[in-house]
Amino acid sequence: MRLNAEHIAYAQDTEALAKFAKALGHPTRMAILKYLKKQSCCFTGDLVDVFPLAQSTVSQHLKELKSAGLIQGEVYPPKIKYCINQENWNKAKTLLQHFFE
Amino acid sequence: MRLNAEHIAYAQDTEALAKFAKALGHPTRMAILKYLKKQSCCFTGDLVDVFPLAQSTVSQHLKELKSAGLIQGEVYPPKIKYCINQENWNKAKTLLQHFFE
DNA sequence: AAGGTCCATCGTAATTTTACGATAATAAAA
DNA sequence: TTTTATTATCGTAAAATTACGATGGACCTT
Repeated sequence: MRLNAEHIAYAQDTEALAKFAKALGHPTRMAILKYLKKQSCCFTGDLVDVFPLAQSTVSQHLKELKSAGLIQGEVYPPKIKYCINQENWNKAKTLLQHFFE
Repeated sequence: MRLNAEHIAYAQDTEALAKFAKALGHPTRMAILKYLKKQSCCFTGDLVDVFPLAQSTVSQHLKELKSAGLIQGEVYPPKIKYCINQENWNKAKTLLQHFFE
């Protein structure tokens, strides 16, 4: 990127929406979230069993979902329980609803 | 990518949702769509005037939105009028609604 | 204290994305 | 026919993403 447009400042909602959408924009992450909707919570290892991906890859996707705010992790040593972050989930839902009318 | 997981076959809806979300997952594309919602339609040049980006960059974003099915172009030489593709827009809306409950 | 389990993080490679300027294409206008 | 206006596409570079295996850290269990 040879960006003259260093970084464009978009409206806050625009940025927020794009960030959520970006996190949703990979089939594995979408599938993880669908899984979490059913199970409500799960451990990293559960997902590693479900998806034909390396443990580190799954962990990386979880990290991105977390940094987008869509999930949260809770330590149950030596495991980590991931759940949907309901607050941000609702925020994303509302933003998208408004976006689509 | 050193993919052992050559390409995972996810559920059709999962793939479709991820594809829509990916297109929405960049602030410029999100802003273009917001603009299109207000104006209903516009020419490429209108967007080039609005965004501090090179014409080729805007064109590239439009291409991605188009290939995701969210917009469509109609030729009014030498201009091209872009509008939201209502059918796929509704499809994305419905898929996302169901996804978020 | 030593070993085991689970998971994050590091290092790295391939690929994709994002951005630019330059060029090509198209069709109206001069 | 040549020029002009508008936009797509090409070539390219920088950065981000996606994937892997290997390593390390935290915390039980032995």
